[in-house]
Amino acid sequence: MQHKIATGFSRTHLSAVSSLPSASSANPFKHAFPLKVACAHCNMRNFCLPSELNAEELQRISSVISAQRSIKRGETLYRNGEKFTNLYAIRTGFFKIRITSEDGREQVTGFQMAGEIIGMDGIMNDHHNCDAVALEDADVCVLPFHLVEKLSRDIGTLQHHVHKIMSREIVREHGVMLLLGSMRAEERLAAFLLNLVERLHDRGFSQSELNLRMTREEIGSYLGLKLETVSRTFSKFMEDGILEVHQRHVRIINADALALLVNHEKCH
Amino acid sequence: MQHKIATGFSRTHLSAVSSLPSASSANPFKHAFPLKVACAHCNMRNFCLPSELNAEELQRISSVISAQRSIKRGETLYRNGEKFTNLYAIRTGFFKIRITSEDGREQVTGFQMAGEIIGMDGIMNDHHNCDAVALEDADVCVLPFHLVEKLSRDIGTLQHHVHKIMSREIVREHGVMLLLGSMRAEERLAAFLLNLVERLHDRGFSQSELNLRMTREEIGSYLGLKLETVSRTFSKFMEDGILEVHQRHVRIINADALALLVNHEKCH
DNA sequence: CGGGACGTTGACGGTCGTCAAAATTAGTGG
DNA sequence: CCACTAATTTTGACGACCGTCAACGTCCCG
Repeated sequence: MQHKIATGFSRTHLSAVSSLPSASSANPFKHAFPLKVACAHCNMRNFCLPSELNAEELQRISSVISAQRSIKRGETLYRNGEKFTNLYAIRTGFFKIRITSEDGREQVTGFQMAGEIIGMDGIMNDHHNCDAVALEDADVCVLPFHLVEKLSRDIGTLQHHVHKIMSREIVREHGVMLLLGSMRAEERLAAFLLNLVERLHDRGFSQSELNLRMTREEIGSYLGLKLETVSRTFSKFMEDGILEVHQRHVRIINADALALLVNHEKCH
Repeated sequence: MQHKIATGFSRTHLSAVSSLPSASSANPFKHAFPLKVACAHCNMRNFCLPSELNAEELQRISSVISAQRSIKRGETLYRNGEKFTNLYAIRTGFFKIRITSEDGREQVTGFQMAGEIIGMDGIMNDHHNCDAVALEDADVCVLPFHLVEKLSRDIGTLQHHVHKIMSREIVREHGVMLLLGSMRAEERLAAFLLNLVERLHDRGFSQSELNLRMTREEIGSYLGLKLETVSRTFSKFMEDGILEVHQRHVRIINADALALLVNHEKCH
């Protein structure tokens, strides 16, 4: 069986998952709600929304989406300090989420892809606490949070789903803390690659091949390593026959070896 | 002005914040809801609940609390793998939250004190993903989550508050990731102490003095350091005249120096 | 008083950061 | 389409920071 390989281009990315018309093409709700897309026909529906919704509920949730927004590579969807009003559901594209401390330290806290919800950091104090930067051209659904809350009061399934999404983010970050707090460079990179390839696989991409959308420096920031260490670790994995790496294209030759690195207690 | 110093004992801890009757004493709802405490009279109310509630809403929220639970030092409130049904509001005491990977790696993801809500990790898949271990005898309010969700659908203020609490946890973890990913040992310990003392200060304790409730090893796990490094860094801070440390008692002599460590770019 | 948990300190080594240079690629404008 | 510059990546040499191992000291509690 042939899987598409995640490329750097959202169009290709989408087409690998589905052949449904894209957001900008024929849209029955276009006139009533400019730029909007019906959730019922969205190929990312199973990632953003619970499965137990009936048609009417789906329609009501659809009506919450105020607009779609396109973000070009390198641009930000939101920035630290900006007023928080919306969550965003990524339809296509790839983001890095980063925080910056007053002294200029920078930390990538996550890489988010299609089907994932971002912006929840802003709920706490009505202002965003981090930046969301597009690493490739992206489209997002804009979800005004007060409408999400309003509808959640009517639809229990949606309410619980919102809670689940936030809980999932908390648990994800626990995992990153484990990585940053207790793993060595090779283990971190292995965990990173396995996580990335798993999420891509969920979206119909290959389990063994991927195109990184971020630089070595961004990977390093996420993993608490310097870019040189990331590069060296990639080279080491090539020598060991675990990976084939050509720039940002990575092919996983020996997934078991990667998994062993992550799961096996340091040998001593 | 004299602040109490956070001790290792919950009773003292409480009494420093308020002289209201404790949970186990006179309680008007005792017969209808055994072990329950009226939120309206709880000294942690301003930490757990939004301020804009009227008396009736307070009463309804109070009725959600199914029980109080006491946890002895060293015991767990919940464990990885257990079915999730409740959130917990800490009334007194001090917890560490830790995750354990399959290979036995352990990571403390947070230290939580009175007024804070824990257990949100379990919402994601109806099972807890981490352990909550009491570092001193503790009392918690048990909040059945399905009731919290039910009441949230009626009381918008409560709904938003729940979202805020989860968002705050996400943002807190972002900060820990920054710490683990980009700070050196001295900076990590400085950030840890300042954070701890700030939260204690919010609860009426001293800004400059505290009793640690955790071992050097637990601090190290949280900060991504080995216990020897934590110990050495404490000693270094003493030599530098920044701290006075006697076992778990810490007095901050030079808070500015600590803040500089955290905020100032590595000198180069 | 004695045992165990916890904390401190020293010596040493490994992992990863730092600095530097070169190679490769991407982006831009002619 | 090519030339040129900027950005990214790779690789090496070196050193700092922190982990490891070990010994000793301290506190607590029965």
